[in-house]
Amino acid sequence: MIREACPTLAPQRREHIRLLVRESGVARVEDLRRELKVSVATIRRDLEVLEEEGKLRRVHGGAVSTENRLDEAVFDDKTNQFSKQKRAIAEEAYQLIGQEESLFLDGGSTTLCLARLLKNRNDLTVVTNSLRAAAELANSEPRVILTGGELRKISQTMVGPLTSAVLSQVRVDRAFMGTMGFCLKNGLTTTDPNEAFVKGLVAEQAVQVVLLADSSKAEKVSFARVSDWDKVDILVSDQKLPPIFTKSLPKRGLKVCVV
Amino acid sequence: MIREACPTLAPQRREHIRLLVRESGVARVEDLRRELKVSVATIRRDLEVLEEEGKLRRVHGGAVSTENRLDEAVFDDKTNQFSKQKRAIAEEAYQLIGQEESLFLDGGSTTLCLARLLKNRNDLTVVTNSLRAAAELANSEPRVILTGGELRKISQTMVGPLTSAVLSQVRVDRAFMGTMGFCLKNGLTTTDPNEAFVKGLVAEQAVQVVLLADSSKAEKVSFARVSDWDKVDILVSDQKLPPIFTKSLPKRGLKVCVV
DNA sequence: TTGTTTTTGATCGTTTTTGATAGAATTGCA
DNA sequence: TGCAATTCTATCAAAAACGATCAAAAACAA
Repeated sequence: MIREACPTLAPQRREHIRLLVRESGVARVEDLRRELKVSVATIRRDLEVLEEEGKLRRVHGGAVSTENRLDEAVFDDKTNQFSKQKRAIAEEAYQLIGQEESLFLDGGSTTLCLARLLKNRNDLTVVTNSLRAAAELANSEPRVILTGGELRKISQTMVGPLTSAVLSQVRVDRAFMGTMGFCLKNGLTTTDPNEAFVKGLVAEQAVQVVLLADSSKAEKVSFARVSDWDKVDILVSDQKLPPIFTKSLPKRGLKVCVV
Repeated sequence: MIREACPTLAPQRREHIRLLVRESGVARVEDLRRELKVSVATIRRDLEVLEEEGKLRRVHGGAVSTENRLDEAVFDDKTNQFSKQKRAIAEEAYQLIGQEESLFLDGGSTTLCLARLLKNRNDLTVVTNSLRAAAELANSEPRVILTGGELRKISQTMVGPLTSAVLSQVRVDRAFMGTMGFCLKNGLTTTDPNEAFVKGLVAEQAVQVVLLADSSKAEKVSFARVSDWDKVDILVSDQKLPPIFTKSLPKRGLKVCVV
């Protein structure tokens, strides 16, 4: 006989698992199997469902609770998706940073990758309008300055007149910017005008502007214009960047790095 | 046999290490190996991961803490410690809030409790200089405005001149404040002058100031003066509040709620 | 009943984690 | 400085855990 009668309904069993994980914070697959008297395959499937529902987080050997914890709960959506490319881009960008600099990080997952790389640098000042970047750096070495302003929930960034007011009070050596799309004709564009305005303001003020944008953003045009190419000094992208950019942009005075 | 069954999940073990390092400030690889009953190789790998996450810094022979822990203790601990009282206080404070109001929340675990209660209110505007409160509200209904400013790591709040600049641009109906200590003679005090300055500024500008402070703060005096009692309109505390406060403060025009 | 869908358990090849080992690097001490 | 002891990194192999797949059992519908 391959299958035994099932004593509990699946949703009931999953609820049981959820409670076990929440109570102790962790649960191992093997323990759950013994507790619930089902095969490990079933446990794994249940964990998969529960993770999909956000009830817990799977780890090798079992699962851990997701309740509480600010830093991990907030992230993990877009961040892991294209992380390889983005991380490579972030690492390349990191090389640009010198000693004792002041930096600006705007919102976006690539700049968030970069934030992670800055954690042990106690010589840097990081200005950001990204709540995620701030949370990432909240317990690390660099000095962190938040721009303030109204929180735009969808991007977890601060925008608006209050943001502008603070930005006018600071000066950064290097600004690392993301974008929703870029093309030769329209330059950098993004969905939200408020967001675009802040980005534009930073691009004006920073000594050097570094655009971090993987190739999926190439030739995309969005609603709100951020800035033209002449404000950008360096573009860091990946190898799939269309050749037209590597050819044209240097003629306009930009440096292009592909990783 | 090369490998034994793993009794604890990797993230659990790493959390254990993190706490050990944070408590004593340092930990040697050999000690951790004995405590956790795994090989030194595993300990080293864990330390590597934790360092990557910025939770600690590796040194020859072990690791040292990067998370600063002074008298203000680490936040998560505080959140759980007196959570019952604090939650009761927060719930009482919540009753004060009307429709369509603008509120200020400052740092501290009690105000964080209050933030949780506001999540489903789409008619409110919440101004805060607390990164944790902002993170708590980041994916919820209320409009959120961050003050900006330099991030004070230990309290996870924004302070300094940039914060003041933004605060001067907004007006709130009700400010909910925490404090490190309060007494009749010195009013409200806290450890950090920057923090105190921001609190004082808010207290000046808010239409109504509500102090959320459990009885453990009573008769405590800290270094930096926040404000005198005449700026405070309501004190919400618990039943263990010394009677002297319930007697004296109403004479000074304050309302005192004990829960 | 019969036919269909869903759920479960077993198997197998792959990935991840762990522990051991060896050579390089660092530290402490003379 | 030189030497010994300790600790680190890199690498490999064993064990455990994993995902994909398939077939049996159960639940369901007509």
